[in-house]
Amino acid sequence: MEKEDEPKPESAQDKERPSRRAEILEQARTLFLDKGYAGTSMSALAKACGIQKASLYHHFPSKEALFIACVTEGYDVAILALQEIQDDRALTHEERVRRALAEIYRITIDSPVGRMSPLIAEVSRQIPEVARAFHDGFIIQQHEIVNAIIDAGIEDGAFARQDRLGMEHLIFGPIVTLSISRQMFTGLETIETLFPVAQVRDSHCDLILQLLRKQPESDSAA
Amino acid sequence: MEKEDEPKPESAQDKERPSRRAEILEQARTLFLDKGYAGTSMSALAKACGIQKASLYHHFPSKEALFIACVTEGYDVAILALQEIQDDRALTHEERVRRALAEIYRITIDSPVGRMSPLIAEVSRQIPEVARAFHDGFIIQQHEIVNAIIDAGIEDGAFARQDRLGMEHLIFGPIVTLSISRQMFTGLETIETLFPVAQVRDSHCDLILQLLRKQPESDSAA
DNA sequence: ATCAACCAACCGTCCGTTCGGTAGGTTACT
DNA sequence: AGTAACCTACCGAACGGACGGTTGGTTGAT
Repeated sequence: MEKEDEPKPESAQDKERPSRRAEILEQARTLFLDKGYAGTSMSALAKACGIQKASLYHHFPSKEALFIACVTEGYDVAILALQEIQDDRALTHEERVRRALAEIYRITIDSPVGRMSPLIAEVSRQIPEVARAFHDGFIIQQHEIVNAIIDAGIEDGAFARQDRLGMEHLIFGPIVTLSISRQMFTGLETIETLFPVAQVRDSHCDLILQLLRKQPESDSAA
Repeated sequence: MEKEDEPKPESAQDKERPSRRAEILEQARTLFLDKGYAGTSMSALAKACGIQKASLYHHFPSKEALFIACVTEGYDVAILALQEIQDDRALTHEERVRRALAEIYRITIDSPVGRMSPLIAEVSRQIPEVARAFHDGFIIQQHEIVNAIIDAGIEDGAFARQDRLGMEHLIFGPIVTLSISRQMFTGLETIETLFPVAQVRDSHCDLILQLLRKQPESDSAA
């Protein structure tokens, strides 16, 4: 069903080969996200790739190594769009916050990388390095960009200063939870009314901006 | 279907017993939360209980049934304390919100029930009924109580009206995400500085109350 | 005598992994 | 040009062990 848009596989065969290893990683990501680590067998992965199980061990020394490759690659591409929003000088501070939030919603809910939290939680005790890689390569990258965006607004006098830790959790918490909820309740037919992405995102954004906007000299002075 | 297949109303002696069945459920909850569903074997569970594997099948017909019992029991006790806070007429609206938030933090982070989200996400495709039970018995129970507490404040003129969907996610999102993050990053030695419960909780509470408080006639006049 | 509770042993299946081998292309030395 | 060696990519078959689940039998309190 997944068809590479390459009509001729032998065009410059040694330069651009998307084949096998990348294909294995892609299929593995799908399966791991769907069934979990222990629930995904090498046999099922081999079948999904259309090759023999033993062939997997030509590309990866073990199931654990394959999994680590799965969850430690691809973070940077998810971060790039966020950085572009951060660096876009044409935006107002409020608009930059809105764009950044929308991008984080997109990353967390639509991309495999964002949906990995339950998976990493599952294996974090067995393979602690994946938690470290996920945290350093993905979590703090996002947090730093959001903090920088807010700090720039504060320095320009557009935003009020709020507690940083609380704001981080107020921004990322609802997004992560919405993503996980949508995975938990995929079976429920009412999922789109219970957990509608666009509606939650817009409302979330409005409330965050309420907190960031400077209140018109109400009680800030003692 | 399994139900009361006990023709004798003899319920006098099974009131207070250490009850293997309860012990099995407790051990199973610990193992499932730690290793996931597929990662927990009936052998390992039997060993944790100090009994033979076959004995498990005396109490539960299958691994799946045992798991369902694990994740569909015990919600009500977690809800009770919340209801008491809701019904406590001696509290101010703000204080009631603070108490309720603190209780949700406690439930979600300290009790097994609250930490089940990744586990249920793992099996939601295989066993959809656990997702339904978790949602109906736990999620919406909490949401309804919180909404009722806020609505009471609005009716009394103590709180401003905010978008309900957004406020729900703003309240529960950070708590669920904090709980999952603390599970993901248990291995990291910096977890208490990265994800400190009390500090996040207090800051979260302050920000929520900022949104709920009526602003002093700034632009609320419609 | 009954019967819930428990146990030892086992079943067939699937697990992750390994081994030996095949096909085809590239290189290296005559 | 011939050919032997080597390399990557893959496959068929099998390994030992662990899996979920079953059986038949043994307790021990009632």
